[in-house]
Amino acid sequence: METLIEERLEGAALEAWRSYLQSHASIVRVLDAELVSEHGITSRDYEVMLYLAQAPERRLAMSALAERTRLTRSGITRLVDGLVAAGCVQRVACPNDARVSYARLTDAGHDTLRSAGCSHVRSIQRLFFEHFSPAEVAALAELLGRLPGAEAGGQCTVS
Amino acid sequence: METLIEERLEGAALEAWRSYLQSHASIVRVLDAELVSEHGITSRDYEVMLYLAQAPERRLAMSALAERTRLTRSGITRLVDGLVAAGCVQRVACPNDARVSYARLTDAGHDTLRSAGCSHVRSIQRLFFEHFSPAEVAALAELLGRLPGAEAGGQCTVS
DNA sequence: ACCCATTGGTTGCGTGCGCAAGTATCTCTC
DNA sequence: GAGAGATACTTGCGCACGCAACCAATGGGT
Repeated sequence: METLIEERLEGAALEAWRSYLQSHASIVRVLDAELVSEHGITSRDYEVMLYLAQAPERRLAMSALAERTRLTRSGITRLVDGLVAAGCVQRVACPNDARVSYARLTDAGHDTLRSAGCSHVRSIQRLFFEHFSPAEVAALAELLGRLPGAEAGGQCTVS
Repeated sequence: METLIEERLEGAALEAWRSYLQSHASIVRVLDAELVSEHGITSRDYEVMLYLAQAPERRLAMSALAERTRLTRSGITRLVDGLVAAGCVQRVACPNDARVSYARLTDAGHDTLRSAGCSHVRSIQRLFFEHFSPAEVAALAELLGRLPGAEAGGQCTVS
């Protein structure tokens, strides 16, 4: 034994990787707890509604949502089910292709998003951005942007 | 609507945050799939066994594991249950305090860890480190280390 | 016109894990 | 030395989500 495999990762590297994993777990847990207790939505719900709010006509196909959120198709099917039940989203059939169904943000959903967003953004500031200068944020954006899954567009292949 | 709340996050900031979230989701999913298919363990299993391997006498109290992994106590109880069933870990009572029970890495567990570690570390290199120079890794370690939950020790409590 | 490969979406099933409650043990105080 | 409260762990329950299987629609090739 002696040489445990992790020793191939030098000190700084291991620290970077560990901080990456652990900070993510901690921050996401706190954000989620806050959203749930204060607005009754999960951070996934919030994320989906935000993507919808930014999309043209406030609607996106299910697959497009899956790509952006990194959930599977079945995952967003059920997530959107919940948002529909809550009245935040409605499903709209696509006239050109009967296979696709859009999720469209309702006005009620948009209101929910705005009211939740205020405290949510403040929490993200407190948990994440507050620890960095503007220049450091820019550096982080550049570095993290190189990682797989972080491609700027997020949409891709809308064909 | 006009000013959607997210617009308070400037461009670079939003990019940093989005890349942080999305890269994590993508990388973890890939790592997990590889570990499961090639070695039959999850990345959580791996993480726990690694902490045990690095601990004195290859054992840690359940609570200590919970802190390091950012799982709840009930989470590691069941995770360790699985590792015990797989023969990778055994529970050891603490002689000084009958409340605590240690999880101790068995020789079999250590073997599993080593064989999985080889390909796992390579995957982490490929998915994470390969995208950065050594100096950039050091910078990342420093920046990410400031985030809540990333304290070197492993204990935190973001509350 | 038909077949077949591809794509979009939903459903069945299993699992991981958090929360809250329960149990056992320790420690402090009177 | 008898509670009262803290601490370590486990258990009951429920939900979120991935995987695989499935159906429906589309589109290209012959």
